[in-house]
Amino acid sequence: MATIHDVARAAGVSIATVSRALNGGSRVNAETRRHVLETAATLDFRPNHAARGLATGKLGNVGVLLPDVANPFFGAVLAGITRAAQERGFGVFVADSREDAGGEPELAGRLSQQVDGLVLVAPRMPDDDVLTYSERRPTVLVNRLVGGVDGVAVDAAQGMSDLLTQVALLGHRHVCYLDGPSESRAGTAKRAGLTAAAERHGIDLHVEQSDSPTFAAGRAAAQRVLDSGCTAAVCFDDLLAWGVMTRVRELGVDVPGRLSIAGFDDSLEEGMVTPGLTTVAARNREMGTIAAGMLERRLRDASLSPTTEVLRCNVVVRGSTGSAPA
Amino acid sequence: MATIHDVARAAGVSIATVSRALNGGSRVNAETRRHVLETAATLDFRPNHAARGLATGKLGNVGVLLPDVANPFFGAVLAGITRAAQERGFGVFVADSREDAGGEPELAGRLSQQVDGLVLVAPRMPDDDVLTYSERRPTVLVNRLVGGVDGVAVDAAQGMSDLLTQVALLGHRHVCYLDGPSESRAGTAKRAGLTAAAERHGIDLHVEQSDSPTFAAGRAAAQRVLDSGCTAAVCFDDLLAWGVMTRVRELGVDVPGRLSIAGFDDSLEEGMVTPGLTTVAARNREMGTIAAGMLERRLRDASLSPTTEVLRCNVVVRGSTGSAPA
DNA sequence: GTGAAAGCGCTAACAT
DNA sequence: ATGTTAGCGCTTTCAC
Repeated sequence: MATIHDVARAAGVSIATVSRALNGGSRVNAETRRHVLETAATLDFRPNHAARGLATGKLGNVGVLLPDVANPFFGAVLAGITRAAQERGFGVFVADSREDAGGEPELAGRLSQQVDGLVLVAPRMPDDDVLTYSERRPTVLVNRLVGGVDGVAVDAAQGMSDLLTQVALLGHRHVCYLDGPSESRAGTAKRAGLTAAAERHGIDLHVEQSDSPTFAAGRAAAQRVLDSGCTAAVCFDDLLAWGVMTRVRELGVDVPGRLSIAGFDDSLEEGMVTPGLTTVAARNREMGTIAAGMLERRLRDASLSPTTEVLRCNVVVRGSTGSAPA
Repeated sequence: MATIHDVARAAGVSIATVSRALNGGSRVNAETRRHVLETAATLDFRPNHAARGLATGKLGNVGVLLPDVANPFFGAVLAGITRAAQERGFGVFVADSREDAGGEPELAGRLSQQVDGLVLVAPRMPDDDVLTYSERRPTVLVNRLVGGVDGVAVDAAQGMSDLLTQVALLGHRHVCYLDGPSESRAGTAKRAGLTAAAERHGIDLHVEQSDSPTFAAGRAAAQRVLDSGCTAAVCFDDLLAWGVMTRVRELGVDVPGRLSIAGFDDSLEEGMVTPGLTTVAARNREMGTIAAGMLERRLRDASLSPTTEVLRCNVVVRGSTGSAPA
């Protein structure tokens, strides 16, 4: 692979001139510059990123730490980050903690060696660790907020609150909330939003726990939801709701006639399930895009005061919710 | 951030000794080494990856180029790669081409600056380009094979062939194949397997095109599938099959009574759709894992002759296929 | 077994 | 406008 020296020799100039021509182009004769660029092109020269990083202290890369790339939720966030970063000329490093918060410190440490900044999508990481990393490198948090650190999150409390308001308007008085993993920060916000709204509307909110936010877990919890005697079930996420809905219908329960069901995320396309699932649109990809933008701003100006963005999320009403049975 | 110099000073040795202690540990007094390691730990020293890369010519990173991180299919592949690479101590660089083959050269070029090897998940990239990149950097291909380049792929032809055999055993004589995007290499293999099996079993195979492998496209194509007069429909992937199934059932068509439907990938969990979708299990994550392993082997020994691995895939029979109507 | 010193490819003063 | 040179943090001969 050609180096800057090869180009310099071939073009008959010094490496400094090559460097200038390649970069801004300031303080170089236009003609010289043209010539250098041309030579570089014919030699198929590509600046060595590592070397440039060493010299400038800027790697031109951002790192993303997340629990599971294969999970569509995180996949969408990653897509948002990656595309936005690429457009701004940044490379993207990804580390997958396999949903194991214990491995995160190690991964984050290795990541930070190669990047200028970090995007943390780590719902289960302790706040202290978040602070530690954010001191080492410019950091932005996704779907969670910690004081003093840049972050973007969906307002899950507001989303759930609005959702429950909808449900209340339909006349439901006994609502079951099927929660996700208890350590998740998102779960806390969702519960808070629901509790507040339940109080406001005089709703009796019954909480059931599920160990993981999956379709299978939803199926498994369906009977418990029915047994609660509630007329509506709100679930931690769409997969869980999907599972509940599938199972209760198998049991001959009319949805929404006898049980209304709602989820969170809006990850199911129109028509994928019948009736369509009422849910809250979570804007994952957008969070990724915004996070990348925030990180870039911070990298350009470290003195910025911490920014935080909370995205409103909208309730999407479909056929799985209806009036409470008389 | 502590550098090797800081550690050397703190430990009272030279940077050379620190370097030796940190790496193999050969030619260092055991006691000295212990001491150095300890000081390094207390200083929270992390070797600068870029600097090490410059000095050794090895970056310790692999690059992954794929069309869309948010697509569950590629997400699974990426998860496989990432986890395997991480375990081997490699960092993972990802580039997302947004399903735009035109942008791939640029991305691949930038990628290759920072990585020791490349994993290409690029179904639409021309063979010539694949060869170009593979000459620049050790490369392994996922879900596609090009002569002389390492690669791992699912035997889509075999999978589809087995699937069609199943369908033939159920008595179907007129089968419609709903294809995916025409440029996809995977599509070619699938078609080949189907055509061969159709001939073997004396089946009349009718091909319909769909522009994208999505749920919505499946719905849109449903009417055409019905109009073909076939008693069974095999689809390019599960999403497409799901779309077709949903739509035809809305139209009052009995599945599998009047129309049997099958997909490819096995991306839907048991119970997610009713009836369960007959499909072919595609082993995406496994491809990723294998790809990472191949790449590491190649990086260790460039003289290896090109390796290729083709994974058999199994038909998963569920309720969406049944005997042909009399 | 350990240290001194020469780079790896590049940028950024500083000269000219 | 261009060339010279000193590093960036690390590995790796080569002496000692």
